[in-house]
Amino acid sequence: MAGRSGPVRPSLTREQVLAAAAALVKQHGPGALTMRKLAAELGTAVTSIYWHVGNRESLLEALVERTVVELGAITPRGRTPAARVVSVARALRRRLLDHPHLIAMVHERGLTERMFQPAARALVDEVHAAGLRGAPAAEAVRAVLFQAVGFVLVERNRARSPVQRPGEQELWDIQGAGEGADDPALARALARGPQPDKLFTVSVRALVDGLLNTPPSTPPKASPRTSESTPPSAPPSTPPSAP
Amino acid sequence: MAGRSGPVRPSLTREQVLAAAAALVKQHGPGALTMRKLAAELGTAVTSIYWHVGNRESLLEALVERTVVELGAITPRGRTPAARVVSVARALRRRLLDHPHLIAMVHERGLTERMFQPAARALVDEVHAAGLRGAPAAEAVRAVLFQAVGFVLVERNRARSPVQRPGEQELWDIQGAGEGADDPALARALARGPQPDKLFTVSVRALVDGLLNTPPSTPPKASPRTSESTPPSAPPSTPPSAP
DNA sequence: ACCTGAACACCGTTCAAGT
DNA sequence: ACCTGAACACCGTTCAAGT
Repeated sequence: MAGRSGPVRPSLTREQVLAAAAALVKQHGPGALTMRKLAAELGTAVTSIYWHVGNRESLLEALVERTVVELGAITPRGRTPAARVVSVARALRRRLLDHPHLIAMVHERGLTERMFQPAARALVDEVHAAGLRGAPAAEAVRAVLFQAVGFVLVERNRARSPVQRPGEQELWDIQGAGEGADDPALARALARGPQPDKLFTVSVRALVDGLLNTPPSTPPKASPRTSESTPPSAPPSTPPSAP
Repeated sequence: MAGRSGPVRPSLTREQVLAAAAALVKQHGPGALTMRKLAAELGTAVTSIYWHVGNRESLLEALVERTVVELGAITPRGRTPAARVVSVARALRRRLLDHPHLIAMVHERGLTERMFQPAARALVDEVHAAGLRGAPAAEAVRAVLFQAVGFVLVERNRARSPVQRPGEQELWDIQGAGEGADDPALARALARGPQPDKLFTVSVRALVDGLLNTPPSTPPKASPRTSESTPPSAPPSTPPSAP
């Protein structure tokens, strides 16, 4: 009936397979993606899927790759380089938290570095603006990346199993009764569990301060010059491209 | 022959099962631990194992718990509180790196917090010595813990897949050719890949400096009360036991 | 109290065969 | 070029039955 003059509907597309798989993963995590369920969902034989995507692992890889691309670039916000670095870290965290399964999948496949890319580009500019160059600059960039991604990994992990085993409560009560008993406010704060948003911001801020204020083994005073292009520790070669 | 007057050898012990399982995991990771292989290794029927340990998941849980306990306490080293905090972080990282599979297993089971415990206890003392109290102190402790564990997670992940997908090399070459082209040393450093040991130390040091020097939004001079036990940034309370 | 084999309900993947 | 069912080699787990 409906126009049979050509291969109008190729029946099953690689696109369709990816879409259906993405839906399954989004709902119940990658563990729930089984080739047989996927086939059922699509109304085809299991083996058809293999023709389109090779096998389960490359299917998952394709999904990860696609999602990573979707995350897109990161544009820093704020006035000082330090503030802008912090904003990049926070944006990165936001993106990762928005795709709860993605981070585990990327992690399991060793693609963490791949996911760094957009943020890394942004960070390079900022540490430059802060006056760092060369290897120390690279170190600062990586320190922030490791910090942000590592934090989210720990954070996500915590969220995954809300019931802590020995009961965080008790653990810190015991602690409170021991040598550190003179600081009940601390014991309470630890027992309450972390406030990830705040903790993240505080951590990154502290790290960035430490990194930018201390060009390894040189005086900490960053000079207040702040012409628009290259303020503090007077980088030698900030030449060409226009502001 | 050898004394048969009692249940000398109960044939199969929970201990034996755990030991054999631990061996399998140690060699090829938790993925390699299959109930059937384990049974073969032990020379028993698969179902006997179930009698002793319940099922695969609780078997793994027991393994994790046991290993976490083995890790033991952490004793800070160094003169200033900052240095001692850094030493705790480094000790924690060492332990985690020594049990490469453990960290993934703990992570997957949401027991990260559990693993924090020994290091956390040590850190509480140190931030106290640095003059922090209450909630900010708790925040500092957690910031360091998240930093250390997160770092190792990222680091381990990287080690697991030495071949990076888009080729870190190329990625940073392109970057080098773009806007950041004026800093070839940085491009080279990034393309070379991180030196985890150094990066970790630098990161933690920066974080700790940032945390201990800046009690969030209050004048940096700590020690309002602190009676005899806590002057600001001198290590005061090196407590009871011998020097 | 401890061990067993058989059986169930799942997997991912391959292959020869269809159109 | 695309789809198919049958089959293989694995899983974890349960159960009724042995001693």
